[in-house]
Amino acid sequence: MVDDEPQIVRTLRINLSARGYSVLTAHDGTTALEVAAEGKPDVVVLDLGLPDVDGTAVITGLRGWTTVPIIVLSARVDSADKVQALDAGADDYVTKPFGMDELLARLRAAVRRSAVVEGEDAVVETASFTVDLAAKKVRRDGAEVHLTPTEWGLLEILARNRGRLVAQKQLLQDVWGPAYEKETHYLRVYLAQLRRKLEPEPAHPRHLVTEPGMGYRFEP
Amino acid sequence: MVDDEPQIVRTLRINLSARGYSVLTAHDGTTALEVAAEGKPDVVVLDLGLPDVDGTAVITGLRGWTTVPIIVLSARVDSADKVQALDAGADDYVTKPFGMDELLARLRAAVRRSAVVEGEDAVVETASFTVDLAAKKVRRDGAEVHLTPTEWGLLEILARNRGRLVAQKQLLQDVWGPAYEKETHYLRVYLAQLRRKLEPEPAHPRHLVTEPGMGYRFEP
DNA sequence: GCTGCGCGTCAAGGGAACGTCAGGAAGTTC
DNA sequence: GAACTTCCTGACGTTCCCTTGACGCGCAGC
Repeated sequence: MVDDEPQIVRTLRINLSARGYSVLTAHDGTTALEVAAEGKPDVVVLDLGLPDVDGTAVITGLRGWTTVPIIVLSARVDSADKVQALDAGADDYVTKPFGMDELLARLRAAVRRSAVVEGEDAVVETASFTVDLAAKKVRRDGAEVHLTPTEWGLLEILARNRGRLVAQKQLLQDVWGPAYEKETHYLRVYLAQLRRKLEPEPAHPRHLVTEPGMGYRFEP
Repeated sequence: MVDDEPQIVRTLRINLSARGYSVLTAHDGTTALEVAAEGKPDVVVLDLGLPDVDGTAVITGLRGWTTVPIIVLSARVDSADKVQALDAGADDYVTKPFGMDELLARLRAAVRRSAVVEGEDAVVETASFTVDLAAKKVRRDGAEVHLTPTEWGLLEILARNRGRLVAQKQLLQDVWGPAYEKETHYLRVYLAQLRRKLEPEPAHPRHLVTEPGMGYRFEP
């Protein structure tokens, strides 16, 4: 929730919290980008009139690394503003003043849409183990396998991109953060641990495959 | 495009056609569902005020079998209508009268969103092998072919420019870097390797074609 | 015919990337 | 504060890939 007017932030926070959303707030564009990168929100509500940077710049900044739904709030009724924001990558545009129930409906629509994308096959199965993305659990031969947070983070990204090659850089950025994109040694250590826990023959991995020089691939 | 007012349908048809969209129209809810089932549109623009059935019923009917983006048009400004339509499964709600450029921007936003979901099968096929650009995978006779990073880099550029001639200089710059634009020997070595892995008769390439003195061409 | 040029093919060496093991630091739990 | 977990780091052996050179072929120009 990004807005520079405290009372709007407050009203929205109350309404959204009451409905079970957990809300992160920012009052300008710079902190908005930081908070978003930190908190990985499921949906962004963004006021265009921010004190520091232009609202569309925030949209562009977000779109650089995420496809999270962005709902723009704005007092400007000029359609050129709408076009600009939508083409920058916003998903929806609501003009102030707005009804709370309308905003909530648009929020539900935005979340529902992205849930379709993510919610496909929350359970990934292989010949020797299963990964339950929603429950964050891994089973092998019926028994549950315990993974550390880092191990799970790695496995989750690979499982969500099953079949596709995931670049080392992306794995490092998503699990450890942007500053660690060169620490490929971490990947080797943790991939070895995952293989030891999950693969029938850790020395000859069938599901957690290395593509030398490029990255790793999860083969179901 | 579903609307019972002929002039709106006409205006939209002209505007959309001029921008390269192909437009299917219906003037009531029943035919709308038929036309949609028949024509499998990429996005639906739906007026709520239809002569036969309620607009939300059309949304529900569509949502039974498709996740196609639905943009609702309506003269009703009452926010209860918006909430109802959005919760029924609509993706966006535009109030009449609306600016054409705004609607077009919302259309682009809707199409862009769904393109992200579908766009995961960027696959280039030839008679003897297939290249999956997104997964970075190459298959030949059903079996997966392993490529090294350099081989893949080369093939990717050629596949993305399939049918077009790609200059040696461009290949060398894109794969090896600007300093290597004279190392044409690299190209010969790696093209030979790709042909050996992918072509039925490596000595007589059909898909990875040399244009002597100029460059190479990927022929699907 | 001979020579130079561009292209294709093959193989080998060196270096980069990878897998593995183990130990220590930091934080958690009881 | 002891036991435990988790993460990071270093060392070493192995695997894989890029580069490079040598050679053959076809073609055009001298």
